[in-house]
Amino acid sequence: MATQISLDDTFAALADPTRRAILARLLDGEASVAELAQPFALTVRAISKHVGVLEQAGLVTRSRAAQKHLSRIELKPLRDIDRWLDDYRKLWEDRFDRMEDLLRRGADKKE
Amino acid sequence: MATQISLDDTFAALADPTRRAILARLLDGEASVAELAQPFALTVRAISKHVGVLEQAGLVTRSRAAQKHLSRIELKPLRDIDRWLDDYRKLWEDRFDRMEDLLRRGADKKE
DNA sequence: TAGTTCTGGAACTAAATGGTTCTATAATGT
DNA sequence: ACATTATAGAACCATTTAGTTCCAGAACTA
Repeated sequence: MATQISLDDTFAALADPTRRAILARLLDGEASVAELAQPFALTVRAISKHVGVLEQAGLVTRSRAAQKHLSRIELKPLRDIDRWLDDYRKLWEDRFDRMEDLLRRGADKKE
Repeated sequence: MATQISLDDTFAALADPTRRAILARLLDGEASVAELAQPFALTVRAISKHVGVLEQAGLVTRSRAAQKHLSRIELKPLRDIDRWLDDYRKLWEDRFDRMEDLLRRGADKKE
């Protein structure tokens, strides 16, 4: 029954670059907190808290295999955001907007 | 030149239900702060601040026509989120995941 | 049994957030 | 010139957030 996650929580969880990086890392498969912490200049505890936030937002589930609690990415909240975007997507899929998009892609090569 | 908006700011701006409601409202066209404030049990000033946050996140631009500063929705940051989702979308577009999706849609009739 | 590893709880801090009220300013209507 | 309307700035407050450090417990390893 998944306790119904709010868009509020999902968006808030994604508003942090560390958490987005963790999520990206989890695309490569499950990982322990220690493993997730490795690339960052942060305490393991800090990462543990970030994973906690992701878990609260339903973006991650954990299975404790021995003392290594493995984190796994969950897609449902992301699909919810995708669906939320639908109303706006309609607008930018207009022919007119598409031209603007092409122009901007050209101009935004940086980043 | 639009000062390059970060995903951080965009996600943070969208993490508030009031701000998402304002954005949805702006799908129907431009509006003044006073107009935007009307549906909410909040001070006009509070709404003004919310619009400020949306503006900072590049989701809204304003044109001051007389004393009515009209807010207008901007789609670019939303398209950026859409593109950010691409990596994850790949996963849930797998045949296997699609089955799970159908099951969940059935189970999530509530909300 | 004793030591090591992995993680979460508790307590703390600094900064950001969402809200308020009150005031100032700028443009419009009379 | 004066009152009205629409908005932003400033100051303030309570709550949340992201981080730290230190400690405790659970599970392997020897």
